[in-house]
Amino acid sequence: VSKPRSTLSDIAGTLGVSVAAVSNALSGKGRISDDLALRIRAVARDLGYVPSVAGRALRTGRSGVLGLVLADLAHPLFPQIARAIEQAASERGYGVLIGNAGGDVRAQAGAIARLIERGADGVIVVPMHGTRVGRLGHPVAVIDSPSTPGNTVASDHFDAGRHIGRHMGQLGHRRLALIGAHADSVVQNDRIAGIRAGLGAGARTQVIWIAEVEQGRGPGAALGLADLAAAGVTGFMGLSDLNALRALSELQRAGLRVPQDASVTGFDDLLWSRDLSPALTTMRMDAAAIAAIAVDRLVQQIDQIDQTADAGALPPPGMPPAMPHGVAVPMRLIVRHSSGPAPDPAPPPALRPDLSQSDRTEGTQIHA
Amino acid sequence: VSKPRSTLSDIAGTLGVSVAAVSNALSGKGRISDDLALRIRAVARDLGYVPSVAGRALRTGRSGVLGLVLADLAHPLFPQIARAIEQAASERGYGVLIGNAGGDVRAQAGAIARLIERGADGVIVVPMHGTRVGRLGHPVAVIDSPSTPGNTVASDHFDAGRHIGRHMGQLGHRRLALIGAHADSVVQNDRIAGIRAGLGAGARTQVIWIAEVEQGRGPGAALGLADLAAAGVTGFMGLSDLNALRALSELQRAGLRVPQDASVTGFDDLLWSRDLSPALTTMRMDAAAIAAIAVDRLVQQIDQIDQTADAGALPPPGMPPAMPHGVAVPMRLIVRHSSGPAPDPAPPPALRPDLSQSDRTEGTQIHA
DNA sequence: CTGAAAGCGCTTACAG
DNA sequence: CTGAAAGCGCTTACAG
Repeated sequence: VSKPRSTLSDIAGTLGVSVAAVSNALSGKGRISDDLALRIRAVARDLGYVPSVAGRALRTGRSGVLGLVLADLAHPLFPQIARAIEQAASERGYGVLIGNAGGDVRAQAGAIARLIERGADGVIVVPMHGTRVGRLGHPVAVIDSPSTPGNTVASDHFDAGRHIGRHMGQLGHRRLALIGAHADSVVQNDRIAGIRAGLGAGARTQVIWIAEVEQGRGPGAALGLADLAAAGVTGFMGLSDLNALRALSELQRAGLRVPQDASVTGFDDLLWSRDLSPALTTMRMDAAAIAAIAVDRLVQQIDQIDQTADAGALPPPGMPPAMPHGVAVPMRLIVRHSSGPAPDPAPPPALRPDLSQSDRTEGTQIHA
Repeated sequence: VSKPRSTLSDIAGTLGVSVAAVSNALSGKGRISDDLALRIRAVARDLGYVPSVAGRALRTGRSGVLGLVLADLAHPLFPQIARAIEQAASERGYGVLIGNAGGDVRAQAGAIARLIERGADGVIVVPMHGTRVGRLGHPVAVIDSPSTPGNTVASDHFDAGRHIGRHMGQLGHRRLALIGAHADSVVQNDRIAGIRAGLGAGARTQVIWIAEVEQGRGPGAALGLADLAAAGVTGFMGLSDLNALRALSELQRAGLRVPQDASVTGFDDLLWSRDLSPALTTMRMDAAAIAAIAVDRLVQQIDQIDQTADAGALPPPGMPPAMPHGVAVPMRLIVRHSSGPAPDPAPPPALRPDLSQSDRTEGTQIHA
């Protein structure tokens, strides 16, 4: 059985002071003598005082809770993202309420609305497949979708592609297959463009979309990777670890040795990537940085609402309205055993363009 | 910019009635004429009225929010569980606040306490490795841990082991390796016992704990499965899909064909299990049933608190206190291509005990 | 520097 | 059947 929580007036009562004094002492806002503040805080500690979120929320109009909406809770990156968001939010004093759009793009708006109705001060959305998140009249931050102009945070997928592409190029691979899920994935197409830039001019790539193969030959159909290997392809680059897993599995099943006969790489560093044999070379997102940026922007929007409300809904004169732009956060290359030298390394081309400087950077670059 | 939400007194004002009448009409609790109730509800709809959770929470002492604490948000089953919990909770009018213990067993209690302080009416805990969740003085439900006597819901891991063991036995496997993570995992040991029961008397099994192999030979060390296959083992049963993936990968890397040379099975039906080549035979948890039971029990406890509070903290005379016992929910066998007939099927033993009736059932059995 | 008071939106006895 | 009132715990002008 739980003992009832103590309140401000409990503290005020034991000290014979007003609740206003207690509130001020605990929040450090109103003017109060150091002596009294100290005594109040001591009593609060003794009584195990915990502020009532309900009372505070009713009075301030803010719940101290952020919503987290995912198009599908079964998304493989969800654990990484949820953990980072929870961490970033709790560091800023916010709780995280989860919502699920059940994989349905149309249900996404409903999920956001439900969280707002539940009292969330703002919502972080991780949409799938570049769904747009329209203006909602509420603070929103979007993760990993380049579709919304403002308040978007994403991994820099082009840059990530370039890094792992360069890695494969340096290992000597000149003929490569890029294996992705859907041709309409913005993320995967960004990665493809980056990979090609990283490989440089001497390499030939071809793209295999699993959805298209399966549409023709049924779910679980072979992607024909062994044939490609026989025809001289030495690098198999999954556009996510899921796709890399499928490639690795199919190649090994066909009797090819990885990395001696062919190299395999992925993206995202999913939980099991290191458990594969050989362990998978991949790119890891900086979930902590992305979450911190998303939460900061959300909190900033929330605080701004209060200010504009105070200022009579008018923006300060002469000051342009906050127009945040998208942020791209670099991913990190994780080299593991699945990528080795190319079986038949071709000589490096005489002239290789230096791509170490960014040649396609939209928005701010964050460097770890 | 968001327009301010309408309140009960807005509705009362437009109709010229009292807020009490509006509250009663909307909740359907107090006596009110059908005519007035209808008019009130119509106005509420027109004004887009959404009750204020803060106001309600402050008045009732209940937030309408449940906490979900996971020992580690990176747990591979987290997506399945979180989705099911969110679904079950929202069907019952509750939101879900997430907490993370960061993989630290000691941080678990802290995470629970933080959610309670944030106002959660109760907490669902998914502990790792059979952590105990002590009495907290707050409603708690525990998922997938048999350690707490009451309010525990888990998959029936023994029963699940028996099912997949029987499957392998029927395919003709007589020598099998069971591959697990840690020797101290209650879940995995339950599965082992079930597998042995399902295989019957004619089979020989040996257990390989990955943690022990790696302690001796370093992380990512080979488990020596190819040697076992050469020595006559035909069935490789991972005690989770993660372990099965490792086994499959190692066997294929060594040149064995699955399922022609050896069969591989797992547990948990993780997201990518069907993407393996061959797709993985495994057992799937009934996350929806488990979540529904856990949430129902939690809500029951929450409601009980209110009742005992009303009744002066005394249990109704003559009625024993609610003493719930653990519930075991069956898992479902998913047969995919990775399990085939044994390479050299031994003749079935003359006498095989019928295990179709449960011989080890603690707690209630739920049948789908 | 400190106190008394109002009010956020709701629900629930209590009168009429 | 309906209304007036109290109060959940908090913060914030406003007086003193």
